[in-house]
Amino acid sequence: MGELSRRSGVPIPTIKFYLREGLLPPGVATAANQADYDEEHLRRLRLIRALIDVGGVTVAGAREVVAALGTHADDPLDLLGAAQTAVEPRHRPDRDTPQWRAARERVTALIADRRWLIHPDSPAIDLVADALAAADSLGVDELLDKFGEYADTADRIAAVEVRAVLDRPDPASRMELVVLGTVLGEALLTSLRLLAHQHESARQLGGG
Amino acid sequence: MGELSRRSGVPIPTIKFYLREGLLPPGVATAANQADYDEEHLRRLRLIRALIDVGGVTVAGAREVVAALGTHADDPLDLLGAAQTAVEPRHRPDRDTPQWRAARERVTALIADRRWLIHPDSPAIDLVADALAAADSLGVDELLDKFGEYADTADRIAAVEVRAVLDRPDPASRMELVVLGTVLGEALLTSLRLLAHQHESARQLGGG
DNA sequence: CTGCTTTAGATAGCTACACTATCCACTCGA
DNA sequence: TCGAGTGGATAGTGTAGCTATCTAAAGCAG
Repeated sequence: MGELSRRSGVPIPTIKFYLREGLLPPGVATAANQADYDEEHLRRLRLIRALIDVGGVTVAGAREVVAALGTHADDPLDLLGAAQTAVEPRHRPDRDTPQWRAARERVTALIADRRWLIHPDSPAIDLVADALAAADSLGVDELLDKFGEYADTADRIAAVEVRAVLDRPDPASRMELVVLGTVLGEALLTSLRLLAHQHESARQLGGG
Repeated sequence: MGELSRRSGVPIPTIKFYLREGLLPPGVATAANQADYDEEHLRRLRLIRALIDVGGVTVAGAREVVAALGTHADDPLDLLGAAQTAVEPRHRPDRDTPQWRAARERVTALIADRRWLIHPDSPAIDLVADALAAADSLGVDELLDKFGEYADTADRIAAVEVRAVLDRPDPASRMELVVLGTVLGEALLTSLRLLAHQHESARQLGGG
């Protein structure tokens, strides 16, 4: 365990915590107080830290993701659902208002317009509605006006990402890319968007 | 205060909490235990809830944003910095490793390649490095391979967003759009990306 | 004027989350 | 043989974001 801690940078008490929580499978016991951890444990531990630290996933969410990685060994869409559930935000607005329901209606209509193939119960629809409802309550018309631009942009990067997943030959590693693509891809895209805001502000203002 | 609570959907104890924390300016006192709250208070309260609930911003981050909205009444780039700081994730990985510093070097090189005008101390650079370092530690080469696609995508939507801000005639409302665009735009883009993953999975797999 | 409700302001408490610390009985390794 | 390390169990910590309670003072219907 000491080696696992040193190679991963994760403190021993935290590793014990992850073992207790069922995020990390136990090592192979060689004695009452001795166990072996292999490269798979190291990799799993790094995956957990990537999900939690970079992706902002909760411990409970990470547990579900690794559980899904183990069970849905061949169904990419189920795993995608698990990964998407895991990246959902912790705080959510009040959805029990007429305004929110109206926003959700608009989202489903806009999706239908674009002929996107989406499961009607997908939680991601609610997340879009959250953003539009908030924009609406503050009179920010731009988000709705530019909905098409946002959707085109999202579709563009999603197409690249799905293609990358399908290009992976090995099924097990393909499953892992579904998860990591969802989580790390989001982190990369949002942080690059912040940089692009700086660049575009400077460019469009014609300054330095 | 009762009316403010009813119209915003925020419980009275929470409003009191926001007042204590300095997120919401106090009402105009009409007596020792009486104060008036106007439409501006309602709007501010909705802004706070949008930041916290939809954008996942912390209470401390929201306080800084509203403070910046008050003080930098004319400098969009300062305000952009405040908004970007506010949307940063709460948990961050260990950045004190050679691997992370190498990832950060790669990010600055890639930015230079693209001739993006970025302040070299921008915290967003570190966020990109976080994602690339995590991808690297797990052997996910795709994120680095597709870096250009991510950057193009981010630039594309950022250009639209900056344009929308500059199109706003009134300076005060333009400042507000900087904040709301940063926060709500991120929520909209990431949730649409999740939907697009579903759509593209179905489309590229040729299924329903 | 009476009595019920509401209010501002202050203080204290709560729940969830993600660890972190301590203890114990081992056991490995020099 | 002995000190550092281990696995397992139990308990404690710190932060964040509220939530509850109390007090004195209005407000408002009858």
